[in-house]
Amino acid sequence: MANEKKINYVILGFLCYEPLTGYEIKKRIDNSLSFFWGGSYGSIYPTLDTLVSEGCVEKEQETSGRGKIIYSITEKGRTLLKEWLVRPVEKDELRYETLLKLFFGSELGREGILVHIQKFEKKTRDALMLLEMYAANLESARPDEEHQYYLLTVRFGIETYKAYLNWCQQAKTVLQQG
Amino acid sequence: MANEKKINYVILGFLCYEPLTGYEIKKRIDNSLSFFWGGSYGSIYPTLDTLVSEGCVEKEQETSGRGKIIYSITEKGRTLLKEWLVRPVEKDELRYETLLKLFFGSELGREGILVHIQKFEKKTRDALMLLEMYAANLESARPDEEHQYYLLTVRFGIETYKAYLNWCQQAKTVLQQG
DNA sequence: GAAGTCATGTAATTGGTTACATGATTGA
DNA sequence: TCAATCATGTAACCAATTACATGACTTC
Repeated sequence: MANEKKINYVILGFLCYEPLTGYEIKKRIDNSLSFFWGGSYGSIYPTLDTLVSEGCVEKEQETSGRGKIIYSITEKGRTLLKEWLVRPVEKDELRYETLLKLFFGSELGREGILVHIQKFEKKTRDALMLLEMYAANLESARPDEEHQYYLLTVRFGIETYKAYLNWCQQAKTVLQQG
Repeated sequence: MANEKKINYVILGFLCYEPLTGYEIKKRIDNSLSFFWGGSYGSIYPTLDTLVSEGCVEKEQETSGRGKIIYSITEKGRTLLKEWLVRPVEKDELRYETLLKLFFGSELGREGILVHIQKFEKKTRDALMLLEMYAANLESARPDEEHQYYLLTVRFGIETYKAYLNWCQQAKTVLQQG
């Protein structure tokens, strides 16, 4: 109960803005949620089926072209989403293998740990650059409500990644001076 | 393959320092890893069995008292741990439901989002205070290698949580001024 | 003697990924 | 024509949690 599946709400959330295919939903997730949430076809398509059977989503197949299946949200779906949105957050979870390896660092030694930190630093730097691009784009676009919330999540990522980089510097100094 | 189970290594990691019971391993996880890793009895006990049958860990039952089962690491176990430690990190993952709700904030509205942010802020502040206590303790203790790595993970948490709090301020300002 | 912690475990469930299979459309 | 992308799905697998069951020891 405490760990209700969330992919439902991700789907409903995106369908709130516009009708989409399963494929497009996956892209939306990858593009705008990926640094704090995920979702695979193996969870998206079956969930779309369930949502249809529950009357939260409607499907319509294009007669022309590729015959894409386009899903749109119903009133019931919208209500379900809102009910979830007002409920308190159940879990915010960080699972960093880098930290796990670092924690047991005395078994690996300085050199090895430094390698992990350098990779982490690079990964973070790349991710930060991407988010900064997103932020710039969102800021230059005409500000509407949707974008405002999107931008806030992006800023969260930016602040967090900057803190990571800052920490990387500290950690490298500590490890190098012994 | 990409997603090998990690609880093995968590257990081996703690057993590297000293022999422990399953119950104690759980406590170690809760006390020192909880902000970036988890583990339940339902995964610890069965994994201990497998590790024993693979010869990575040895069990010994106390004859006196409660008859606790004390596990200790073998050479094979130590080797396995080291092999994992040198391998590159596979996944660092952040899953923040708070950000998910925020992202779909236009469906909930400012007020509701502010509630989530305030709760997030409080939770973060509490966690930060705890980590700062840990850091103070670790710093005042005689510095050895193990503690150095432990301290680095704690500092990571501290930097990160400070960034979160900083972001909370920004976000509240943005939302309140409209 | 009651509450709390120490201590070990199992069964059921589950949310989710990975890998595979298939094929249409588009653009170089 | 060939590669890339668009597009939909399924089957197998899996790590892990939750909830439950049991009972001994300690401390007030």
